[in-house]
Amino acid sequence: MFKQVPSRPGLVAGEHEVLEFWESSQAFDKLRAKNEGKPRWSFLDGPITANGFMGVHHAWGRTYKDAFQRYFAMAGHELRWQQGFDCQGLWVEVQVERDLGFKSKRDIEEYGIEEFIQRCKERVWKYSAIQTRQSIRLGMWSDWPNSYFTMSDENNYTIWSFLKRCHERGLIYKDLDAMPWCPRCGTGISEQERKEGYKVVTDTAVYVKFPLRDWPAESLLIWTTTPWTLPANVAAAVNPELTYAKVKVGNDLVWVSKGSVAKLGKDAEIVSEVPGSELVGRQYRGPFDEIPAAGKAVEAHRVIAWDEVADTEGTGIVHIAPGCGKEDFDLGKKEGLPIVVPIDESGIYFDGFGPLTGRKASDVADDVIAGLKTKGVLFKKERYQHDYPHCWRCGTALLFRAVDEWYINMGWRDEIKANVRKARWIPEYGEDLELDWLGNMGDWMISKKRYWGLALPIFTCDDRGCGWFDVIGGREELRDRAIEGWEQFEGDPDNPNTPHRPHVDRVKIRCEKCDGTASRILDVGNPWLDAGIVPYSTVGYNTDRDHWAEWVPADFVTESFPGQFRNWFYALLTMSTMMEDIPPFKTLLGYASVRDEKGEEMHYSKGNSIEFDLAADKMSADVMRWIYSRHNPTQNLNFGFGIGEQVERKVFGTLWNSYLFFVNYAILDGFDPASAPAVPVADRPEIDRWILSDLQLLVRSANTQFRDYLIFTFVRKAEEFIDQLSNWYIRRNRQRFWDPAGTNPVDKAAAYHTLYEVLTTLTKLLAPVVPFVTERIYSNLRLEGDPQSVHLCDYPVVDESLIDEKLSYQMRVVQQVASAARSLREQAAQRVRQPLAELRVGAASPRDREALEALPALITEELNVKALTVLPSLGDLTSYTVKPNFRTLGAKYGKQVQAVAALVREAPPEVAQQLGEGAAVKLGDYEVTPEDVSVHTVTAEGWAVGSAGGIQIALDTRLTDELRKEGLARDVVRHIQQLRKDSGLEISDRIEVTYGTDDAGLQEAIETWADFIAGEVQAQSITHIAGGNGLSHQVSLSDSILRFGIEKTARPG
RNA sequence: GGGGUUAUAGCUCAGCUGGUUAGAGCGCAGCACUGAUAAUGCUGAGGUCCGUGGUUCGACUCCACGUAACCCCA
Repeated sequence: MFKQVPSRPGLVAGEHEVLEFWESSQAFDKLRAKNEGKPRWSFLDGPITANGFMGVHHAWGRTYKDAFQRYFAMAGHELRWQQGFDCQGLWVEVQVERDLGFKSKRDIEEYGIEEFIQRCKERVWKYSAIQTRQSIRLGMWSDWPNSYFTMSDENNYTIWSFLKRCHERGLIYKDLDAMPWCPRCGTGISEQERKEGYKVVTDTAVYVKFPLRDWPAESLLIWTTTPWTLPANVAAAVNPELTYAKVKVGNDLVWVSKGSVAKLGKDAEIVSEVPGSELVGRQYRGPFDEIPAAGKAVEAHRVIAWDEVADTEGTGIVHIAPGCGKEDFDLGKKEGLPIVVPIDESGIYFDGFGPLTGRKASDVADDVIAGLKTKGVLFKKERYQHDYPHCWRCGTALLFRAVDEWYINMGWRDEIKANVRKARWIPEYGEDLELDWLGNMGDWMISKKRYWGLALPIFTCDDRGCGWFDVIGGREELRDRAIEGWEQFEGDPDNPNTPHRPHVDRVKIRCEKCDGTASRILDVGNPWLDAGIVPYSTVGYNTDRDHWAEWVPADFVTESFPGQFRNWFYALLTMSTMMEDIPPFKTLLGYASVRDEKGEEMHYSKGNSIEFDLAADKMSADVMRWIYSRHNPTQNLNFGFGIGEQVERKVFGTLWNSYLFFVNYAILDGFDPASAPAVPVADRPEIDRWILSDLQLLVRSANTQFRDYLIFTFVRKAEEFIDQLSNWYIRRNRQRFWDPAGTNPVDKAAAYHTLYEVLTTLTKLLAPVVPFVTERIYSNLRLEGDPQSVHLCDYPVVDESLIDEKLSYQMRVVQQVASAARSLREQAAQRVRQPLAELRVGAASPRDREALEALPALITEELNVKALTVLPSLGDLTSYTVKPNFRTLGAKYGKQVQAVAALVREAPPEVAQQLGEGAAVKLGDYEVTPEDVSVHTVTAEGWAVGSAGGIQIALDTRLTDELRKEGLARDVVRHIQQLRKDSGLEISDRIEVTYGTDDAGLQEAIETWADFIAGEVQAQSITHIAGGNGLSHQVSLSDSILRFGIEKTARPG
């Protein structure tokens, strides 16, 4: 019938077996076939960046993705089962450059863009394959051969159509942007990269005079550490809140902030003071106004207000060159200043910069300073040490440059916001975060001067003066409008080139303004465009609109919160709003970050990150999945092997042992669920109906929470259930399964059926969360005719008729009393093996009395007491004090509750006695029932007295001779059992026992209880040998010594 | 400066729609139970539930203000 089960779960090895089983049985394909044509449930996968191995943080989201997909599949839905890979972008380029040992864009150009793109594609293929293998290892089911790649033609062309729609609404434009720039690599540096490359360096800082136009004797004094930017100066900024001083130093009259005066030397003398706001608007002459490139800047030179200007560094007057700094650029934009861009990609001055033209910006500092001196505007110079950003790759000092970039005007953000509000965000504050981002963000910069990415379909007239540009919406349009280069782009028509650089760059179209030739801008696209289009590109928007409409908006997406509000979520919402003005998803579940076990961020450099493969091989995928699933997604998750061991022990060990117990005894007993006599649930004992009722509550919770997309409460309830199953249901029912004499076959069948039902249902309930271990348990428990895999079963649906809230309540009461009584034993120093005469319970509430009377055996057996007496009160054993129960009183009396409560507290002893014994009383004008109070007790002689949840319990601690003997007999049993176990005997082995002792009392106890002992330890004989010399084992029992030994006998025929 | 999240035991976290006696796990100390269990149970120590005010008969829970930490934007 059932196969023998190893005593330890061996999770990792078991998972590999299950993977082979899924493969060989084609279980996934069968699941798809089973659900074809059923109601659709649409999941949209956020693409994983195919640029490395998976980390354990990826496994969190992928656990959710898989668990929800599996749930909805088991619950009878058709799914798309498609996962995706994010392929294009600088992150891939950087790795490929590293592999090839490249240091700059020039290295790439020399290597050849076509080859370089090919290397990027190969890297994506390599890592998407690795990530697929790793995802399968995690237990993910998906249509892997049909995974989507954002570098696909379809994806890229669908983005083109999005961009064209933007352009048709006039939203695409070009503008300058200032960014940190590495002149050696010839590339812009992102903010993130910039943070990595700071170095302390010493530069020459200069104080430069900017003579005021209307007061030529006076100058603004500015200070800068980058003299090379002075030829690009446009304005000077002061803080309108600060006080500025006109200072006489030698022959000079200069303006500085009051806090800077000390820097000008000892003979500096303040002539007058004005607030910074009064300087705003004054015009000045710049130090390089004579060069042609200064152009419009000359007329624009004036003082502007900027509240970021500080008194502590420099002179409190800041030289502003919008072409050479990020802040300067933004400020210039705000003030409408002209922009002077002095240097090219390699940091070399453009034409129009006089003697500087053609020279490297990094080399000219001394010459610029010399020039200033000649012109008489150099006030002083000094060496200055500061933290300055350098290229993180090659270490070159960064410059700032204004470059042409392409943007989408986001003035239509309110349309996107409306779609944000149509979706459900979990947690709810996600909606506010997204709306906040949409409200604050600037226009979307979509261009990047790189190679591996979306070829932006923007074509500009080759005649720079013309200014015409257009956006191409797809491959066909490009073919139709191409005037040259189409053939080179297409390449082999049977195996055409992908729309990437460099091939696509060869296509030219006609300028519709000047009839000239227009070329594609060489920029590639922002990678979030790639990921944002997937609800359109992967679901056949361009090829089968009806199919698309069946799957979009997706029912569900889930990704990590940090960052995605301005990345994937933003791109999805923006693009979907532009395409069809719909939200791309109905529900979004966001989750926080994975931390290490101590709560610190994981970093490779810190050595505390954990690779996915290692975690899977060490703690098993199921344990990982459980850790993720039981966690509140809004909280950061502390992940590590210690937590894994805990979960493995507590959850998987306990579940496995329950399963092991069932199988062991079912094999021993020959129990077959299919042929064993059926026992209607109504005819089964309370404890069976209780566990079945709790099981149904768990079924209800599972379905509710999976459909609500928040499963951690369900998973925690499952933990609780597993604990109750093992440590209460099975523990309290062991003897029902072990009944070799066959005294009560119906009761035994009821127990087996119940445990079987619980295990099979629980297995299905947990299958979406932990697909491996459930598959193993199921495969052994399944019957002829059951589906081959647990994942092909229907998800359990709650059977409300089996839910018995009253029974649940009763069991809670029993467990509470049992727990409190164990505590009394502890206080009375009476170990459980020692039987006691009586447990007396005083429960004022009829409900509680009923509970205890319904389930007395659970208490007497669990606590090893001969009798349980249930009374309304403990009578003489106790005196009462009563306390108000606000929950019931508050409901009954509302505002008067405090008055009633006071009366309860002050109730005289006889009234407390009445309440304690279960009678309702009248206090003042108020009726008070026993339910309205909690009763507390005081102890009595010979009894240990305590309480649990308003129930009084008293344990008779007086030992009689009989009880002592029985206790000793139990001790003997325990020791023999331990020896059996240590000797490696099977449960069913028979033994012969010999013993000896000098203690007449002990011998008498053993003789009195010989039958009992023999039955418990499977002994065929118990023989006394006087003194017991020569017996192998010796233990001390109470005050005497017991020697004993056992011998295995031949198995009975 | 704007927005968001969090604040509960030594650590990590639960705590549903308000009920006066706030829980779990880990860790520490002691004890018990065990022929499914490398499991488990009991006991002990450990809390002004961040602060202040308000609503309420009653606030860890709801509201307002504040403090601190983290995140996003500027």
